[in-house]
Amino acid sequence: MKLSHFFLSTTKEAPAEAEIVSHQLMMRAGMIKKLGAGIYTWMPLGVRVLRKVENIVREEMNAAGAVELLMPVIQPAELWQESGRWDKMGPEMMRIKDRHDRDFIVQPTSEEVITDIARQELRSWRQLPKNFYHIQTKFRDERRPRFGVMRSREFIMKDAYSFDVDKDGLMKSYNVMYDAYSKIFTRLGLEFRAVNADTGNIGGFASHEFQVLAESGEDVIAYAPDSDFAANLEMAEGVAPATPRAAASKALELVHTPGQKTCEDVGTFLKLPLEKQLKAMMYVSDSGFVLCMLRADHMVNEIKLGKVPALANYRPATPEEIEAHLGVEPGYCGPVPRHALKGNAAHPGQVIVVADRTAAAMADFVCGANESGYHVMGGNWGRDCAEPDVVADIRNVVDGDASPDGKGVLKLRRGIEVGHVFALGQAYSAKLGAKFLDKDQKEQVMEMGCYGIGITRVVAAAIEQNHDEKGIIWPQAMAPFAVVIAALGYDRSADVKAAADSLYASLSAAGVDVALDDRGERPGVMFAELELIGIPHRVTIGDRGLKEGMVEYQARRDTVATKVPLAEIGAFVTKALAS
RNA sequence: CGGGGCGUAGCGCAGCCCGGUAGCGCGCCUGGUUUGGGACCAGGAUGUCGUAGGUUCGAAUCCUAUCGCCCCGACCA
Repeated sequence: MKLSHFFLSTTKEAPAEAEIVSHQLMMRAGMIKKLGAGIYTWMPLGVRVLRKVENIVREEMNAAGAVELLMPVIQPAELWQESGRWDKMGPEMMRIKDRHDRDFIVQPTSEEVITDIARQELRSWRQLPKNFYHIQTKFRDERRPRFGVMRSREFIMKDAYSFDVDKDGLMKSYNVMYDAYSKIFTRLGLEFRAVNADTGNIGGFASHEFQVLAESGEDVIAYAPDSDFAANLEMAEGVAPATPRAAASKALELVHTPGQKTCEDVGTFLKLPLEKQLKAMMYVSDSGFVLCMLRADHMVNEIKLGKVPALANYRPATPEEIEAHLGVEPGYCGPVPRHALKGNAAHPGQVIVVADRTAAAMADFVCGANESGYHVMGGNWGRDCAEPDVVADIRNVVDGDASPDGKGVLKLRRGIEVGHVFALGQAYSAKLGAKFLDKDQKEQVMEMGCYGIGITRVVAAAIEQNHDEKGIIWPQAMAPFAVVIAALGYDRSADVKAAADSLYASLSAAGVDVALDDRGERPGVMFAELELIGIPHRVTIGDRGLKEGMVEYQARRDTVATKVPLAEIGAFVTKALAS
């Protein structure tokens, strides 16, 4: 591609609305243009990157035995009513009407349509397993689109759907997709982790998210550098401390802490670290009033809470409920009953005490005294209050926690979810009646899996992970051009033109994805633009070097250029591309 | 959908408080000089000040409504 025939439009400044670096750089590089909130035009430069990603995804999906088709963006409401999602989906799903006033949706995903195809086309066990996929535009009317194409309303997704005769088959299909995803993100040159994810409310029984590691990511993942353990924050188990609870060594003591309502306040006031304090969280669940105790520096995890039987259908307690059950305002709550201190009555109402594993292993702790303006010091489970009714993992893991697999400690990093594999089971196939006849001529419901990759998001995630102060640094596999020839003075030097044209012709003939910058721009402008748009390999040809028969090669990450004889540059570039 | 903020030239912004002929930088156009790190000189074009009402002799500026966009907030590729 000659850049004089291409279309580049870069800017020095990013629009004020672009918050994160990938959005800023994509706007500055002229890859995308905003048309509305969460709606973007992909400009020529951006489309080249998009196609590179798509092609790699397509190749690996095909290699994994999936079959490509293309389902419509606009889908009739009936199918979605049949699956129940017409009512379930809420305003995130875009609904439209045609001229006959019939209801349609703009697809946010395609389980319904593919299951409809499966129930019509797949009638026999002999046709299974099957995996269909497409790469298609999606629309999700996000509550808050942001970060450019990272979280846009319209986006491009590769979604695949597998159909199997039984759960064993499904897990085989699932693992094939898991492996294919690993290959895809490896080929794309991204640093990523496959993390165990919550299967949530859809039902399913296995789920992994593929997270590109980047500081700006919206997800937090926990992983063990010493093993292959990696999980979403809500799935990473907070294991019990390795050492058992220490014996009580201090007497229970009531301390006056007027106005010290937060753990931070109390810690400062008593000159004690947060690790010595218990904090209380009050909830009301189907079981009644629940007092949850955590070490003060830990954060409660709401998804884990919901999995504790005593907290079924929980909600935060109101100040009135707290007063009624503990006889004290929030800020001074704890598990130690008042009678242990002052001979008062025990908790007036039934209270279930749920302690986090770490909290349950603490001794000589500080906590609220259930008396306004007072805390206790030297509190001990079993001695000053009952042992917790329930000990459970209810907190977010933190950096340095022991890994649940027993191998080393956890580290936390932020990630961008670019892919998700999900063993669905029969959730859709049962509802829509996707059945087949098995070997014994019995009708069976198919086992489904679904597998998504956010193609447009991958592009943004790659930039988040690969950039510097000058601009984007594309992994070679997804660069808009693999190599660019920067011809200095192409418009006025016959020597430069001849050398550049010749190299361009030979690289093109060799199948290299090469761009020739023949625009005759001033060198400063040219270099700045080529670095901004992130071409990974650059050959600079100028009169100065040609006099000595030399040109220069510089990889995007190199700090200095390498002089290469003109006669050898073709081979040099080919070698650089291969390494 | 709650809370906060912003709409002025293609982009980044000033002007608004205190009504009185709409400005700056980048970009764009013309000519010239330049040409290995976003050039310089000279000249030039570009706005119904988001939209609709209202107040006023007069509104970018004050008032009302409305639309759009951005940021913070309970899991989405």
